[in-house]
Order: sequence, then C-alpha cells, then structure tokens
Amino acid sequence: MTTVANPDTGRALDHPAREQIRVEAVLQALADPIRLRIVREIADRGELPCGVLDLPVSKSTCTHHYRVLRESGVIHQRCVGTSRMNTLRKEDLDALFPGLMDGVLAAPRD
Amino acid sequence: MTTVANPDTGRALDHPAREQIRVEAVLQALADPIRLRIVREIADRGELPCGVLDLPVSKSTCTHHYRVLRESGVIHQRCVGTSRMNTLRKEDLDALFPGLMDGVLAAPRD
DNA sequence: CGACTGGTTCGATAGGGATCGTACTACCAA
DNA sequence: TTGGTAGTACGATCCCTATCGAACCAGTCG
Repeated sequence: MTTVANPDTGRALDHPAREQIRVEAVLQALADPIRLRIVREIADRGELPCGVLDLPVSKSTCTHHYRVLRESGVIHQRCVGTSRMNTLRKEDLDALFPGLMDGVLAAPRD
Repeated sequence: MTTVANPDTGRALDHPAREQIRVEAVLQALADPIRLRIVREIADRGELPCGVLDLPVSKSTCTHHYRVLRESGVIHQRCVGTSRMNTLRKEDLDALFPGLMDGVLAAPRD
C-alpha cells in the first residue's frame, strides 16, 4: 500500500540562519561551474531533487556540491522520502545582498 | 625637476574585453576575503594605487590578488609613474551582471 | 649618478577543495 | 522480506591557489 509518508521527514540538516550567511561563502559556493549550474536549474525549474540533473560528476561529488550550497546558505534542502528537495533561498539572499542573485542569474550562460 | 610624466604610461596590461568576462571568474575573484576587501575599498574611495591599503599579506601576494582581480575583469589597472592605479569596472560588470556588484557591496561587512 | 619607492617575477611550500570509489543508510515497492 | 533507488559518509588522491622571500625592474628625487 502507498502509505502516506510523513510530509516532512526533515531531519533539520543544519542550515545557516539568515544572519549567519556570509557573502564570501555565497560567492565561493557560486564560483564553481557545477554548483552554478545547479543553482541556475533550481532557479529556472523550482524545487528539485538532487538526482534529476545529470551532472558530469559522481554521486558523492554531487552530494558534496549540494552540501556546500546548503552550508553557505544558497539553497535549502528538505528530506522527502528517499529524496532531498532543493530550493533557492532567494528571499534570504535578496534581503542580504539585494541584486546579487539576479545579477548572477542574468549572466550569459556561455 | 618635476618632469611631467607621460600621463598614461599604460602598458596595456591585458584586460579582458567586456564580452570576455565570465561570471564564474568574477565570483571566484570576489570570493577571497582579501580581494573582497580591495574591491570594497576601491568602491568606497575611488581610484587607488595598490600600496595604500595595508593588507595582512606580503607585497608579492598583493600583486597576485590585483592580477586575479584584473584578469577576471573586476578591476582596471593603469600605470602611473611607478604606481598602478586601480578602478572598478563597474560599468562593464553592471552591464553584464546587473545587480551583482551592488549586492556584494551592500553585504554586511562583519 | 645613486638611492629609494612601488610593484613584478620567480620559485617553493602548504593547505584546501574537487574528485572518485566503496561501503553504508533510509525509504519505498513488490 | 527482498530488492531497488536516492542519497550520505569516509578515505584517498590530485590539483589549484594563497602565501612567502628574494631578486629584480622602472620611475622619481636628491
């Protein structure tokens, strides 16, 4: 039977609070091409599980990149079943660094 | 005597053209704390020679950081006498990544 | 000319981080 | 319960880069 799973199996997954987000960490996170691609996809397509993007790296490297994005405050991750759903923390980022994400997302994509 | 030096002893110092500026390189350049500090100072105080900021690094490291900023397209350097004057390439950056620099510069500075 | 100042160049070093594979956990479905 | 799927954890490797000191170069000032 399709048991209705706990709608938020979220195990808190330490995210920085808005006040704890540092611009250097955000820039560092966004500077990697793979991570920038992840961010662009989430920005374009909304909430996404880790696996849907086929990135040219291994699963463990992928996990690493999502962690960097989460710990720097760029994305939020919540557990849903066996997946992790990722969203941009756009509100927080816009409040702290108004224009930054828009500028990054407006950049020509090769 | 105070010979009037060539007002622009600029030896071209390869800068990327606007179209060549890549957002990953800019983010990478801005992600370093020392370089971010340099950028903030130039943004606040206008054109600056390399030496006026007393940074907690050696002269050669300083040169390295200015080169990274120049080659990524964040700053422009021109030679004046024995100095190099640095300016933000704000027009180019705003055109390519509208809001990015404003967001970075608006970030709380610790 | 000779000294000084601002900055570069060159090698060397150390630390960080991007990467991988393997082993593991958690949830879901049959 | 058994298997499959989504992702994590860990240890190892390798490269990139921030750093330094020493030598050097180019203007400027006396």
